[in-house]
Amino acid sequence: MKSKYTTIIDIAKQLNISKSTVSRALTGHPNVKEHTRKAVLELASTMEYQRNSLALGFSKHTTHTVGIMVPEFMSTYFPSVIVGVQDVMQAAGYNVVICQQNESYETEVANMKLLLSYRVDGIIVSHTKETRNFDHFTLAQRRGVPLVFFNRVPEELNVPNVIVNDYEAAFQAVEHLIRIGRRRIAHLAGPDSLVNSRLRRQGYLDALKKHDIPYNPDLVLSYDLTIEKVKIYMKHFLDLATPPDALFAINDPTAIAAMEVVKAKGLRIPQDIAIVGFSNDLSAGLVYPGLTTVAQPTGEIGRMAAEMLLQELNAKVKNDYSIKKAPTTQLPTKLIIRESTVAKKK
Amino acid sequence: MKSKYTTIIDIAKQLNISKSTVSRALTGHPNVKEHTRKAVLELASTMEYQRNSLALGFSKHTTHTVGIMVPEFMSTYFPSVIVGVQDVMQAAGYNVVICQQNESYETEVANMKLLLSYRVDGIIVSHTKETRNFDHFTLAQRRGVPLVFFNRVPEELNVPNVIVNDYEAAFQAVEHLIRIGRRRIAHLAGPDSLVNSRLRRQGYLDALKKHDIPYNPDLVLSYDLTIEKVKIYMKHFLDLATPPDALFAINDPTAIAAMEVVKAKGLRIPQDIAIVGFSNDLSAGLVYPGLTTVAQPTGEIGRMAAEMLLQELNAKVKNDYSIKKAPTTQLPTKLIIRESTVAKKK
DNA sequence: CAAAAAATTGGGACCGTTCCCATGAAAAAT
DNA sequence: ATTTTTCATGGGAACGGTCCCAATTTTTTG
Repeated sequence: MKSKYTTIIDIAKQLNISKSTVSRALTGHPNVKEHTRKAVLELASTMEYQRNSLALGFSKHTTHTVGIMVPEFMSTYFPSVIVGVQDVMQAAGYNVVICQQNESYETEVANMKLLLSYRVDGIIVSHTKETRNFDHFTLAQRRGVPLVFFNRVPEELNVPNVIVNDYEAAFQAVEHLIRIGRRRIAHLAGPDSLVNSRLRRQGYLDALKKHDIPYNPDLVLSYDLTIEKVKIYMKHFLDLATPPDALFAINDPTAIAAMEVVKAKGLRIPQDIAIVGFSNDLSAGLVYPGLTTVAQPTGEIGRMAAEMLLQELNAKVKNDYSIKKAPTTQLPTKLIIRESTVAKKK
Repeated sequence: MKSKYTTIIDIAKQLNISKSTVSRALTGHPNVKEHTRKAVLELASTMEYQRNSLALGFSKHTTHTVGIMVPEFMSTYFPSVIVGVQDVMQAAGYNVVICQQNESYETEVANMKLLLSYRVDGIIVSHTKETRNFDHFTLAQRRGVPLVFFNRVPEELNVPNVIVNDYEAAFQAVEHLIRIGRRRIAHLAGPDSLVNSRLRRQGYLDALKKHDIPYNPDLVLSYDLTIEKVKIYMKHFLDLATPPDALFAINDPTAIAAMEVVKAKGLRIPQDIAIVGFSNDLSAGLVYPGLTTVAQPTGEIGRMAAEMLLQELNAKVKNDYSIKKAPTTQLPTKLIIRESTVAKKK
């Protein structure tokens, strides 16, 4: 089957010169007569020549394309990280291909194979909540494809990554709840498979300890981030003999779903129960009452991850993280206080 | 530079057979001895063979990959369409590459060239609000790459598309406002470059006409969808000598931004001003008061667009839309009534 | 003006895969 | 046993670009 695309050979034939010369003219090689170059560029334009990146990447073993894999994109967190990545990567002359896992481990493996089969030069990753096996990541590394992780970084792997101080941020969030007088603070935690979920829980525990509040296991539940379940867990909390007077939720969608349950039960936020989320999703500022949450610099996370990937790509000598420690960038968070923890003064 | 990837030639050498046989074994060609096939598959697995899609697509002129181009993805509309597209496409054995334009025409053109240079088999598109020139789309068609549009469909092009009845949906939304007794209904419209924006405005106008409400030009403003501007326009509406008692906004982010302005001014929703949005963004149900809005079947839109693209890809004879009418699929909308138009009964 | 240097161009290998065609081997039919 | 058919394999072209090397032309230099 003959392709409808114009090739450099078509151009060469028309101008009665060799394809080598056409290639040189198009790529800006210095050794081409100005007159020849002009003729080539003109014809290429009228014939709507469109370089074949497949042929190019195939022959050069480099595609100037990077992938970004995110577990989901229904909250604003990952989309805005992606925008940051695109900013930096496009400025550096790279294309960015986005893959979305729907929180499925199988899709993650499939997407990784897809990106590798298209020979991307590097990949930025945040893994799914299901991911417990990391072979697909080490495979990429063995292939010489650098990875940079963000947000969800596997402890098992020594890889460059961009994170926030989840422990500290959680600690401060819970301390804020304690400062406004809450003592029975519940925590809807994420699955233990996620490092940041474990860190946030630890921050919660240590904040309690610092303020001499005994840890009450009844008030901590880990769940799998499928939002529908929040209803069950939240009802359970509210039906306790002495229900909590505050909730620290693993993320904003969880916090918002919890708010719905609280409001449906006729309780007041924050008077009866104060609520804190995590990540400052766009909707956190829109719900009623406004949700107190830990803001993450999402755009900056994306830009930093991209910068780190560029560093890997431009390294004259490939960094070998089996022998040296991989770099980490930690970015600051900020507690955004809204009405879900502090009643508005009228 | 030698690549780190295993090739079929490596496998062939190891097994002392020809690369043709290896290829046949890997692709499942019938004419391979069971014993040989087993040996090849085993070695391929231990050597972590990863087919080179670049070489394949390059040589076969088909990549089994489709692109999807969306103008932005900070609202939940486009992400959930994308999920629908991925569902269908992955089931059909296609890969999906996502491009995001940030509402920039230049990025759109660049992304189109990127997808074409990677020789995707087809593209699903919703264009940016800036797009007024459609050459990059006709270029794809000339190259034999089928396009399917959704949501934002250029009138100038005869292309397969998936839409909702924007006119009718807007008509019903405005009629709903009239039914609850509103007469001074303002409309924050989108830019005229978008067909659906024009259709929604027409629906607004015709609903007024049907109910003998004279059209008041002071109450209609077109804007460019940069959310910060809503503040200006909304203030303008509220400062009119006789301010509107209802607002029909082009989309949910606009409506929600408008609600902020109304609330900041101390007015009550819906008592002083009722508000309706469009698309049923996730946040529409979260804001206070809940936003009445027109729900679109986003997942289904994505799935239908994918189905239509598959139809194009599988057509034995390529459809030539310069001579015949392109198919349209119209999906139903549903007006979701929340507290922003009807006060909750206590 | 001849020789050397520089600029421009052409030729062809290479990248990894598929697929067509030819060849050889085994199985089936006479 | 010989011919025919089927099955299994190998060889090599093709895809579109880049790049190295050689050949040719132009320019510079002594």
